[in-house]
Amino acid sequence: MPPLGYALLGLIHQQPASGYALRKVFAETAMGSYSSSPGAIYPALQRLEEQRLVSSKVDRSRSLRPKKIYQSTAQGTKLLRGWLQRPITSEDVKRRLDELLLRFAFYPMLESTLATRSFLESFRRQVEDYVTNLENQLKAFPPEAPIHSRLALEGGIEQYRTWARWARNALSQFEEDAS
Amino acid sequence: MPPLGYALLGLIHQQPASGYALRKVFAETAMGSYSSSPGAIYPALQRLEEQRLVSSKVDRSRSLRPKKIYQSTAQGTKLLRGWLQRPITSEDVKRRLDELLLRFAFYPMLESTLATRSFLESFRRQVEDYVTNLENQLKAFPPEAPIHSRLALEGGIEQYRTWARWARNALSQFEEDAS
DNA sequence: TCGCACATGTAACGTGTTACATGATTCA
DNA sequence: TGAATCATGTAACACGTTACATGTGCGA
Repeated sequence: MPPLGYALLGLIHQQPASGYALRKVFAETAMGSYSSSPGAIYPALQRLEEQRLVSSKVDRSRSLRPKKIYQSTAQGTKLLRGWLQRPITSEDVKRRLDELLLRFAFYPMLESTLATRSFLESFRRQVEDYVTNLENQLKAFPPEAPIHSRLALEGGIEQYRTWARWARNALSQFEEDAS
Repeated sequence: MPPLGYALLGLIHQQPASGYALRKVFAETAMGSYSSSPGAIYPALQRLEEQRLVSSKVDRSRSLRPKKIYQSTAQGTKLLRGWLQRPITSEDVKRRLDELLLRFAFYPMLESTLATRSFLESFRRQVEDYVTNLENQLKAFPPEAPIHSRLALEGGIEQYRTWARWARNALSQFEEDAS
């Protein structure tokens, strides 16, 4: 399943919705890293339905303009849970950070503070490892290298440091108040 | 041209290289957001060559193991320059930040501090606008919304703030020492 | 009645992914 | 001699992009 599939599945699980409503979410909110084009959304929804991960019913309550409302099935919910709890790999951190954040945003459905904490701890560890990796690359930079590449790399490092900080802060909000 | 094409073109312009060498760059450095798989690289290089953006010659210096070395053509260089100087759109900032940083890393070929400064100023402005946009989304969050979504959004905002800070800092390094 | 927002779709196309395939060179 | 690295490619497949297509409902 491509990321868009999970994004749709997650949103539909939160609340049944039409293709048009889902398009608006991608077009108007911070979830804009996923495509809102009809050529992406409608075929993706059809695939989800073929795989029985969602079901649809046509709504004609408002006049005869048909509107297909999707809701997630037991199978879809199960798949979503599995996706949320996948181990976080270094590849995820390197190339799919946005997908990790999408996963995190859907974590409430697991209703488990423990699961959230595991995610954030693993995320923080992987991000910190990658920061170390990038710092070594920076050290290995020849002094005559163009300053632009160096700056770009430094910017990347700052981003990951910011994510690590974010994870530590988020973690503190899910800490058990163990006395 | 897809981003991978520009990434290859930019690297080849910096220094003639073989497909294998380019794959290693993507596999081993912070440019890892681009695919290093042979099924992506080799067809992409063939396309660049068909379009006369690069030329290749076979190197047999080390034994008879053939090695195709690519170098950029005048046409390729021209296309690259055009790409580097494209106006930065809000869509770039929203969905293609990594491509913007790739562009910045190739800016030395323009040999113009002015061009670098324009890029960074435009970048900073667009990023700051987007931060404002995201902050408004955060304000519009209903209080009963799950804390996870809120945290994910806050993390995104922090990222963009970090980029704005980065741009301001980078800019200071390219400031004219006007007296 | 004009245009905009609502609402869903299809078709052609290009590209990345995954898996497969081949062979030379170097070093233990 | 066997494994790892160097080195280049192809084929099937799935997916997103872009452009096109169609029609309703509502407010100015």
